[in-house]
Amino acid sequence: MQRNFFLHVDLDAFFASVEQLDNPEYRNKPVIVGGFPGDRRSVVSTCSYEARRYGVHSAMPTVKAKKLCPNGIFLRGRMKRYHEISYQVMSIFKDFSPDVQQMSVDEAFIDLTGTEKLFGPPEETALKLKERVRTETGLTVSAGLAANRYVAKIASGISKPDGFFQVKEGEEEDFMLSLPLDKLWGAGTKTRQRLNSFGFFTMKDIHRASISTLTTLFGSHAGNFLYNAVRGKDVETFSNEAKSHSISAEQTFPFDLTDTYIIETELLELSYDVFFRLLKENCNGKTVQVKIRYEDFITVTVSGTYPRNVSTSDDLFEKACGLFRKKYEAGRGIRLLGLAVQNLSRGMEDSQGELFDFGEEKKKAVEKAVYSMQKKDKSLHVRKARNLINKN
DNA sequence: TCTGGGGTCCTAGGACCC
DNA sequence: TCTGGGGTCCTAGGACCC
Repeated sequence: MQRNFFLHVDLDAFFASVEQLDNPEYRNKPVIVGGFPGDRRSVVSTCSYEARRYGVHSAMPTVKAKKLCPNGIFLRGRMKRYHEISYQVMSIFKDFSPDVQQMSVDEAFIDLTGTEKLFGPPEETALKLKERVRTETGLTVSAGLAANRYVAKIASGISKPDGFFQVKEGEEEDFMLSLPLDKLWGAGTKTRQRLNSFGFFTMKDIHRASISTLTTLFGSHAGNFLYNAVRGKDVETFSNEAKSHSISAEQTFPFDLTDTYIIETELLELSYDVFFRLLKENCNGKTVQVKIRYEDFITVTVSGTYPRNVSTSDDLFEKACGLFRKKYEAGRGIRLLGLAVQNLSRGMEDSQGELFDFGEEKKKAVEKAVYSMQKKDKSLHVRKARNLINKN
C-alpha cells in the first residue's frame, strides 16, 4: 500500500520579497506593495515581514498602513516581474515531481507520492527544494508536508517564513486540534462569527459536534467541510479540477460616479479589457455579469445569458449597458463597476448563425488585428476616442 | 483605518420540462 | 380538477482565498 505525500509550497511575502531582491537598498526594511498612501481607496497587496512588525497586513487601506508605519517604503506592484519569477520557481518544482498543481502566482501543491526511489524521503526532498529555490532565485519559501493537500496547506502556513513542517500520517487529527480556530483554512471571518455565536470557539469545540449538528447549523456543504477539516481529512477543496471559468475586470473609482455618460464610458473601458482577454485566452462565453458597488458599499449584480457568444467588444459593451440600466438605481453614487463573462468555453469557433453575419465578422477581424498589434508592441494602446477623451 | 482586483464555489428560489 | 417529484438551467447574493 503506497503512502501519499503532498508538499504545499508558498513563497514568503512574495511581491515584497521580489522588490527587496531586485533593490538591495530595500532589504531589511518595511516594504509595502500596493497603492500609495496618497491614493484614495487603495489597499496593501503584500508587505515584508519588517512591515508586519508594525501591524501592517494585506488588504489594509494604505492610509492606515502609512499611519502604522510612517517610514514604510511604498511601491506599486510589478506584476510582470512577479510572474517571471513565479515561472522560474514553478519550473524548479517540476524537477521534483511531474504533478505540480499551481494554485496562484506564489503557491503550489507538489505530489511527492512515489518519488522516494528517485529523491529519497519526502522530508529530505522538501529541504532540497527549498535550498534550490534559495540558491537559484534568492527567495525563501515555506513548505508543509502531509498525507493530504488540506493538511499540507495548513502545515506550510504555520511554518512561515522560510520554514518546513511535516505532519506524519496518523497525526493529522491531533495536529488540527492543536491549532487555534483562525488556522482553519476555508472558514473566514463570517463563518468564525457564526461558529462563535453557536458556542464554538476552538477546533475541539467543533470536533465534539456531530455531523448532523454541523450540517443543520451550517448547511450540508459547510457542515461536512467543518466536520472533516478538524479531523485533518482531505476536504476536496484543492483536488477537484476547476470546471467553471470566468474572465472579469473591475474598477474602484477615487470618487463616486453618478453621471450616466461617465459611467457608460467606464463600462466601455471594462468591455475592452475583458474582451481582449477573452481573445488572448481564446475563450468564448454567453453569460455577462455587471457588478455595481454603491457608495455605501452595498454590492449588487445583474447577469444575462444570451443565445450567442459575446462576439466583439462593442457587443459586450451593449450587453453590459443593457444589464446596467436594468439594475442601476439612478442617482446613487457608484464606487465600483465590474464586468465579467462567465461559463467560458475554450476556442473561438463561431456558432452556426454567426457565419453569415458579415457586419460582426468585419468588426471581429478588426479587433483581432488590434489584438495582434498589441501583442507585438506592448506599449501600444488602442482605445476608442471616447475613452481617450475621458482619460486626459 | 473605511474597505483592491481577480477569481472559485455554494445556496436558494424560480422556470421549465418530463 | 388537482397535483408529485426529479432534473437542469438560470439568477442573485454571499463567503472565501491569494
